[in-house]
Amino acid sequence: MASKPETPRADDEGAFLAGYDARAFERPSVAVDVSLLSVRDGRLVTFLARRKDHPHRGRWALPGGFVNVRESLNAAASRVLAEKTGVRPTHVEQLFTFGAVDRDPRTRVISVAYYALVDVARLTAAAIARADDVCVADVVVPWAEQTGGPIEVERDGAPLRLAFDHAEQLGTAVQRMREKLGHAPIGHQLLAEPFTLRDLQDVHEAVLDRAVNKDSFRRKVLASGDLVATGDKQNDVDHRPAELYRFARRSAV
Amino acid sequence: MASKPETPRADDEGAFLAGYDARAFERPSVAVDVSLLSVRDGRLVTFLARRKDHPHRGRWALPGGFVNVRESLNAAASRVLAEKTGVRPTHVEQLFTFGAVDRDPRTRVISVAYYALVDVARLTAAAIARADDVCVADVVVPWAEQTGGPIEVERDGAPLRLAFDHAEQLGTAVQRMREKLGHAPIGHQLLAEPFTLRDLQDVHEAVLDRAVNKDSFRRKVLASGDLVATGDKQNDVDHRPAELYRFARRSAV
DNA sequence: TGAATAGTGTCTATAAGACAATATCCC
DNA sequence: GGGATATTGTCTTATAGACACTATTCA
Repeated sequence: MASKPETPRADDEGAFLAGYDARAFERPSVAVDVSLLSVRDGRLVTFLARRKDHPHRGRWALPGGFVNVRESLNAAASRVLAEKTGVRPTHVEQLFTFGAVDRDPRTRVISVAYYALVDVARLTAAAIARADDVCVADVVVPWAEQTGGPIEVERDGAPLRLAFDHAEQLGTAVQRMREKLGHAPIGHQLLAEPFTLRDLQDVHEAVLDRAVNKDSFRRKVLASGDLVATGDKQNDVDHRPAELYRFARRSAV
Repeated sequence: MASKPETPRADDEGAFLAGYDARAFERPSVAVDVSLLSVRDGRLVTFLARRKDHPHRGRWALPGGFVNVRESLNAAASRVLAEKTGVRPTHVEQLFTFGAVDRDPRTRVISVAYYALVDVARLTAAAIARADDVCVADVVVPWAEQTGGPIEVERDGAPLRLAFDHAEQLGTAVQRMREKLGHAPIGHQLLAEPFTLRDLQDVHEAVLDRAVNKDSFRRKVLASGDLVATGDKQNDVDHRPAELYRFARRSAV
């Protein structure tokens, strides 16, 4: 029990809490890091910022920051994302907590990894609005299906060095996305509405990094009830225009 | 590309780290809590200890403890489990991190939830060896399939009050187990070897809380290659004895 | 009209579930 | 032999994939 605080005894809980010394023990810092992902031109992309400070100065990092003592983890993730990217995605989800002792050379930092999904127009707009050493990098997944492991990032075909364990964090995010797409065939928040079934299929193929059967995909996604047809069709295409869809706002059943 | 320093900073990373003050910010405590689960008489069970100290004195809690600054999260989970239960399961896996601001009335405590699976003989032996206010409680899941949410625990049919957010943590553990069993039809470490296909099916039904198709289950599990027949058969049963199996030790491919 | 992609109908292969028939133990 | 459960084989049904065919737009 090396690290367990020795608790003062008191007869009732109120007195106990009044006498509790929250500063008695050395404790780690807790941070959140967010993998903000989208799909651009059939490829997964993510938002990165170049580090201006030590440690890992000059490397590329996920949007991240320390958790305030009076703020929940989810709130910290949303705050950090808003501060560093200006984007407020509808879906921000906790992934995994990285706690290797030496993952940050400054001091012990435990990082709660999150991922967030956004359509590519909002992602690129966010990056353009902050020209200051941020980029939307291509995600290169060096493993198939659900294997897992660190991923790599590139800009214009040139590899970028990631800071800390952010390659592992992005790998976990991609793995989670693939799991989710396998279960529920929906391109969670990666598409701007309205979209065609082909757009949705392209997103799935980009995330899964493999071809999906068109007929089966259409059947599944239409049968799922997750999409509603708008009645409108594409225009400005030089072929038969496709039906446009939106995600169904499902009432809480 | 090089950014302009806005504040004085050391030129090299070594000097920066030497001057870093790890105590500059108020920070949360970090704990691990482990849902140690097994199956007894067709029902999920978990190991609980009655709290002797405030807060939540008298309520039942998962084995848990604070993370040492020089120990990884996984190491903390294994250590806590060994200290509080004496059990060293082969599979201990991180689940989710609970970070509500008020989840612990003492101070801000962020808890990294783990789950561990063990066969019921080892679990009950561990509980008997520590008669001191520990128990193996029945897990009652008030939701179906993958719905999720807090679960309840009972001893001899009487409900037990859980401390902190441990009902939610156990709920997350059950949800994860159901996901895993759906993918890979294997009773991860919940059975002592050797076992029959019926034993394995009973474990699945206990975890999933629904009947599974016997024929289909046999086909899937035998085709998976995860089991090897021992060549032995049950004895001491008053019917045709079943083949005994072990889990295949798969070579790392 | 032709190029291109959207959308439909149907066949086949595979997996899951139902169920009957047989096997093997203890009593 | 009778009771009980294991194990095997076959049939039916649901689903995914393959593929041919029709539809609709613009150039």
